[in-house]
Amino acid sequence: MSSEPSSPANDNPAHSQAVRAQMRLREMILAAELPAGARIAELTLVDKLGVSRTPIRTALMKLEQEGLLESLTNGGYAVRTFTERDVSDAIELRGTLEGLAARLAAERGCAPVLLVEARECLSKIDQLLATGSLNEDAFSAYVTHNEEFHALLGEMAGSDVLRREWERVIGLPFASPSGFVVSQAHSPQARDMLIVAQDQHRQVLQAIERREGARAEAIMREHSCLAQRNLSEALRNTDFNQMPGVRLIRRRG
Amino acid sequence: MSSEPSSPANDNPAHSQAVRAQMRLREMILAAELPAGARIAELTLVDKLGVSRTPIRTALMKLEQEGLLESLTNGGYAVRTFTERDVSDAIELRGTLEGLAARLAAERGCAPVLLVEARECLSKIDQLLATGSLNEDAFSAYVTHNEEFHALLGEMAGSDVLRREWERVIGLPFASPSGFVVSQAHSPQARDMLIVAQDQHRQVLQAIERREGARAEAIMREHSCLAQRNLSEALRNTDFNQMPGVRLIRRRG
DNA sequence: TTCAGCATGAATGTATACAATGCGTATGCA
DNA sequence: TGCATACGCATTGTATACATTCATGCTGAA
Repeated sequence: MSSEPSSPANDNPAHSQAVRAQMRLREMILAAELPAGARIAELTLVDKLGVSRTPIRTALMKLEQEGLLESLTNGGYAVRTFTERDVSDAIELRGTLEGLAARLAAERGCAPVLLVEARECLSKIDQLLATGSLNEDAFSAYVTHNEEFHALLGEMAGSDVLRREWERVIGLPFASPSGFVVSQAHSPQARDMLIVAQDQHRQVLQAIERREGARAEAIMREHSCLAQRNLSEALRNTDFNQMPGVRLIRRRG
Repeated sequence: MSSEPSSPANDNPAHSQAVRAQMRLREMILAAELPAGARIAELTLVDKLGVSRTPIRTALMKLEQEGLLESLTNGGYAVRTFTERDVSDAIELRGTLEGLAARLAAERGCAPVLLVEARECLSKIDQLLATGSLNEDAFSAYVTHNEEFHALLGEMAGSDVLRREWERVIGLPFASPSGFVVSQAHSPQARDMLIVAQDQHRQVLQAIERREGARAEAIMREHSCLAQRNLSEALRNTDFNQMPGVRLIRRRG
């Protein structure tokens, strides 16, 4: 949190070589430093990363599991590419899983402490939105709190199995709850969309408290449709390249 | 298919050492040969499997990804255990994903050839059920065709992202479409349950053809409730131990 | 000119030696 | 007797040498 460079803890000795290699590779992929679709040879990474093949192999396997790499039939990996439809499906999938989480939380009831935390989280977002226009820092804070709220939702269901899969799905950069929010940060309607999203946050929490499972589920599904709208907007935006990972999306037409 | 022992292609030279180790370990875990919750040391596996640590490490990582192992904080792995609730959640999750797949297939329309294949698959199941009582072979055939139908459903959605996650979820042995069917094979009501399941198969296919997305989704969700019933029945059954993997379920009371 | 076959290389798969870390135990001191 | 520290063992993390496989390109003959 103090003297770290832009990249988070890339050479933090607290992590193993394998983990550091994984983080550095992830960044290189998202920054299109490793071009989308290109085959990745282990030996070239030995030079680039300065570690031996063993931790690199570990990192490559983890990144395949994460979904950023695909394993080729005769060994080796390639940077995975996504169609616009793939991204849309991933968002739909996230919405479905979050809908399930919200419904389970409502049906089974969730720990009161989580509800308190969630309300506090939403209050912070309210404060950010109250200022009218949002600067860079405010948007960054919004993203943080937004992801925190979604994570709390995952905990409310109280299901490790569900949370595990949810975390896997949002591992894809554009499927994360705040995936396309940032790219829309400065458009005129940006704040209004956040207002709508925040209302959905409030309503899903209310539905969970009232044990209205079906309603909670429906809200989270609709909530993900906002991300769908942001997606199509972002892909048509000229400066969409700013977002990490968009280079992985094959655009046609 | 010819001279293989009971275990499928364990030492098939077509596979790499890592894959073979993964398959053998999976069997050992499901057979409770490696006790649930126990820590697994790499070196002990070197002796047991007769391969070096490298492919064993690969296999362990894959099995963690599969969900059969959990990684410990200070390195190493342990055989994962599941609560009854975990299993229930996994089934619920599968039902949700299959519901999503069915809805997408209905909304987007699916390739006619898949519908044909699905109908043929259901016809085969009909023939099996028509005989009245089912012997071992018939049950085995049922399981095969049942899984084939569910796999076709995944294809109908035409989403690689969705299929990928679905395959991951059914990787857990008890979350698979035929998870608890076998254990109920010889109970009096067994065939009746299969009749009900088959009717749901028919109806979801009809809903997809008619583009009735909401109905298709609802049917697949209800369909997974059959598995839920089989689960609670199986866990209370005396000979539940016959099923591979049930030893991983922590039972209380 | 074209096709077949072999050779050569580069890549991944495997084994193993070595490093480092963490835990348990035992011993010594208070 | 209790706690703390230090030592040793066990286990995982890393590096690297070797094996193997696949692809590419060349050469030869038809």
